[in-house]
Amino acid sequence: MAETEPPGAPEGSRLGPDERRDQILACARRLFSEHGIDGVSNADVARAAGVSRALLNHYFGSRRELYREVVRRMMDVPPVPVPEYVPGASVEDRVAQSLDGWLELLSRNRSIWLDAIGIAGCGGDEELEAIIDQARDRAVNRAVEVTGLGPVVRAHPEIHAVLRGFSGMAEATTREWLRHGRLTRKQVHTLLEHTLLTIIRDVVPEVTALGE
Amino acid sequence: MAETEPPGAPEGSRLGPDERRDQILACARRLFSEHGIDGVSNADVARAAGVSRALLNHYFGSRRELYREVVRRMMDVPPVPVPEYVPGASVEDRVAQSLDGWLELLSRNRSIWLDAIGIAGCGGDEELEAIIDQARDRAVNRAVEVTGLGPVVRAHPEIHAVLRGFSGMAEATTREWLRHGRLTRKQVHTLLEHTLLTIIRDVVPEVTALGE
DNA sequence: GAGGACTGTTGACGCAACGACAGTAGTAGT
DNA sequence: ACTACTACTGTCGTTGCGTCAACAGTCCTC
Repeated sequence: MAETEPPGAPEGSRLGPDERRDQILACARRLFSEHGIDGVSNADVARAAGVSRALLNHYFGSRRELYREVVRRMMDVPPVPVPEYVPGASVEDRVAQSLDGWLELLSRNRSIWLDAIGIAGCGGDEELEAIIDQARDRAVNRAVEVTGLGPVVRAHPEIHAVLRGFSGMAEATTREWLRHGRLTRKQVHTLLEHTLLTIIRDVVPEVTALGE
Repeated sequence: MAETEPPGAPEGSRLGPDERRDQILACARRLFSEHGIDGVSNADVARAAGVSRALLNHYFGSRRELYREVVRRMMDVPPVPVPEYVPGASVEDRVAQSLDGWLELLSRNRSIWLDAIGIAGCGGDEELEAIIDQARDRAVNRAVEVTGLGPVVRAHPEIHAVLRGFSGMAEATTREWLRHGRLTRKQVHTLLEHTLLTIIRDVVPEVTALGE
């Protein structure tokens, strides 16, 4: 990274703390997802933001903390796939519908999603892992509500772990779809739908029985 | 990392290239899985191996290449869960049995496996990702043979992608089991078995039909 | 409008770590 | 014993991170 940077940001002015933070984070995020965490130095981020390198440390303390903050923000974006609970609907309908909504959301925010699950793993940081885990948990909790598994999960926390396993499949599958193009959206839907229904119908009773 | 290292290796002697390589890789791997990639410097590895820092560059060229090599070796270890194809057995039996063998293998090599799927993601490296992808593919191919999906997969490559999705679930689930202890082995077995059978029975026909 | 407090911002220093290269020392062949 | 070979090291230059004292806008007060 030594490219001469066109001043991607309206530089020069003296900004308030929040705006400066946001602007730096935006630049950092762009660069990180373009070149990967190790392909970008603090100097690169600073240059892109039209700011001195020291300011990054002023705002974020350390490089790792800057990175964590980028990931944190990235994990916050998904604006919830609209649970939209319809009382009369069958489990099948609810699953199919919310899956569809989720896939729609992903295809719209393709690059954000790919960045999120791509960048996520890199780090080997305890705290970073916690951030990602929390985000995953939020996603799982959403799925729990949509599928009406709420009471079961509260009584049997193992089910939460089972669903985290499912989310591992969801991530891997959408990567195949959006990143490598080795699956179509319809195929992803089919796989996830069948799997999730099997989990609800067959796995949950058996696993909770085992947990006794 | 600045701990005074007890000479973990029989240092002093002049070794042949292969032995030295192996020894360095062993030390690197140990340190990497103990402290994470970023928690270990080349100097640390060199010290642990009783060798000068420059020798690492001599053997591996760069730090990244050393890391890649560590991961590469790590991915090679799993000594194949013994497919052991029994002609008369039903799909259910074969799946259950090979899953069991696989879980047994994992529980035996708990730390190796956790290192592998833990270290794997960290890096953001193009070539590194290829290494991991290849390893995953080998695992998937093994599963394909065991379950007798060989012909289908050769005719419909999408199924390969579907199974990569499944392997995403397998990784996430075993992490819940071995790392966090939030699932028991039996529960993991149940989840993966049901899911894999559903994939074979319901998903494969539908996905191949979609692919036409 | 002048002076002072506050804080966003920077330049420069110290330090750690990586990669390269020339040079040293141990080993095998004759 | 001499030579060719190569495993191995000392050291240099570069890059990159974090800190600190100083600079410069902005707001408040008189």
